[in-house]
Amino acid sequence: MRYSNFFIPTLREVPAEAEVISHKLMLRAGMIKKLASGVYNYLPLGLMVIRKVENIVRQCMNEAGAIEMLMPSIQPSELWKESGRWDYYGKELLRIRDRHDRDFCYGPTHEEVITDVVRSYISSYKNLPINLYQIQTKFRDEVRPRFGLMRGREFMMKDAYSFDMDDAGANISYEKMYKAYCRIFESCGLKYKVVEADTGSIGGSFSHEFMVLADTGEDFVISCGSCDYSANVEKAISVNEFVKSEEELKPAEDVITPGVKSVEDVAGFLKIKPEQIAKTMIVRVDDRLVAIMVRGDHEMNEAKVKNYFKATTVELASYDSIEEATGGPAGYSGPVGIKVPVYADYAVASMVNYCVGANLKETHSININHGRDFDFADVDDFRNAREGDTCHKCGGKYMITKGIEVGHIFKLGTKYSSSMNAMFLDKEGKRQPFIMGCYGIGVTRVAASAIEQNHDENGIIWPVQLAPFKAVVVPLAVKDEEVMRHAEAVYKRLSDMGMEPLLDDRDERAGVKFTDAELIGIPVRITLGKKTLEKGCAEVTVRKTGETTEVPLPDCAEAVKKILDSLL
RNA sequence: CGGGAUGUAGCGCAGACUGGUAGCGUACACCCUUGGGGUGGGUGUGGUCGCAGGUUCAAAUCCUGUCAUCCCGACCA
Repeated sequence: MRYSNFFIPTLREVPAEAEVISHKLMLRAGMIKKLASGVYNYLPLGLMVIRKVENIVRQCMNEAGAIEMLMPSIQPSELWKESGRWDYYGKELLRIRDRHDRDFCYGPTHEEVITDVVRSYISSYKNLPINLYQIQTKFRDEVRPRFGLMRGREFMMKDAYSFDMDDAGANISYEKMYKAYCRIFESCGLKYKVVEADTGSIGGSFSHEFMVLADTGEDFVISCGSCDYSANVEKAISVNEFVKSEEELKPAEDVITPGVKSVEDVAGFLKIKPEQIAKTMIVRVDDRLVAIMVRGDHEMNEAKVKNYFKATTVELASYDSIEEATGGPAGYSGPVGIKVPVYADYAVASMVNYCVGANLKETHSININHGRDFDFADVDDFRNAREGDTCHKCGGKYMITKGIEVGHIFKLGTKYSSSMNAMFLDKEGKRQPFIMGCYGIGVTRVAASAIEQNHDENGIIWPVQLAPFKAVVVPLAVKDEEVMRHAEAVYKRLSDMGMEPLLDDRDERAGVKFTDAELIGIPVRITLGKKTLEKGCAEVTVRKTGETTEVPLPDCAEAVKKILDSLL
């Protein structure tokens, strides 16, 4: 590709809208342009990178036996009503209406559609298993889109769906995808980690997330320093590692705490540690209220609460509900004398003489003890795991790192096949629902996360596998015929060798060309200037290291190839 | 949805408090200059000041409403 025939509108200044590095660099490198909040144009360079990701995904999926198809982005409401998600999915589902007043949505995911396809055509175990996938544009009306392609509303996703006749088969399908995903992220040249995940509202029995490790990640990954356990914060198991103190029980008393609500404030006001306070949160679990207690310095984990109660929704109660449950205002809730059952995290169960809200305005109670002042309905794991916690598998210590969720695989079971009556006949001639799995990869997010993981102050440093061009040929004097003749020759050789070169034939100063080449992140640069040409050489510069070597012209292409291979 | 902020040329910003009909940098076009890290100089093009009302002789500026965007939080297959 010749730069002068292409379209890479690089920006010298960063548009004010960008916050994270991948967003800034994608805008500056002329890869994307925002059209609306969370909705982007993919400019030529951006599209090239997305295609690279797509192709890697496609190849690995095909190798794993999945079959590509394409489903519509617009879906009729009927299917969603069948699965029950039309009411359940919420505002994230962008609903639209056609001229006949029929309800549709812009697909955020395609479980319903694929289930409809499969139930129409597959009615025998003889046609199973099958795994169908697509690479499609999705739309999720996120509450707060941000970070460019990292959390857009419209984005590209590869989604695959497997259908099996029994549980054992479904596990094999899942395993195949697990392995395919590992190959995909390795092939993209990314550092990633697989973690156990909560299945969330998509339902199902087990699930793994594929996280690209980067400091700007929005998700926290818990992993053990001693064994191979890793999980996201929602899922990571916190063991009961607390020993109850032998301390003598003191008489309870109330303390006036004017304007003091948060744990931090209470701790400061009473001159105690947050660990001596127990937070009491009133939570709405489906349509009833319960109280959940966690230690002052811990965080309640809603996913764990949800799973404990086998509930479909869990949310913090409204102020009205809190008053109803406790008789006191929000911010001063405590476990003593309230109308709802009290569930405690393990850590709370080991506490003695602790501080809680008194269910009275501006009042806390100290030296409270369960068993004497109130009773737990039950004790379990209700909090987020933290760095330094004991690993439930091996007794090692948890570490916490940040990651970007780029892939998620679920074993769905029969959630959709049952609700949508997708059945086949088994060997005995009995009707059975398909056992399903679903497997997603955020294609556009992979591109963004590659930048988060690979950049420096001058711009992007593409992993070779994702680079839109693998090498850029930079003649410094395009008006000099001699220089251009050599540049063209090198360009052609690289091109013939399949190295997807870019020829910067613009009549620009050296600085401009160098800056742009670095910004858009081409792995190798071949510079041709008069001085080095006199020696019959070109300069070959590695983007990642900045290392430059003079190479005789005839050896140029080989040298580039060697460097590219070494970067893989 | 709660809190905070911003909307002025493609991009980055000033002007607003104190009303008088819009400016700087960059980008873009042309001329000269320079030619291995965004060269220097000059001449230009480009703006319904987000939108709609209102106050006023006069509104980018004051008032009301509205829309959009961003940040923090809540939420999130």
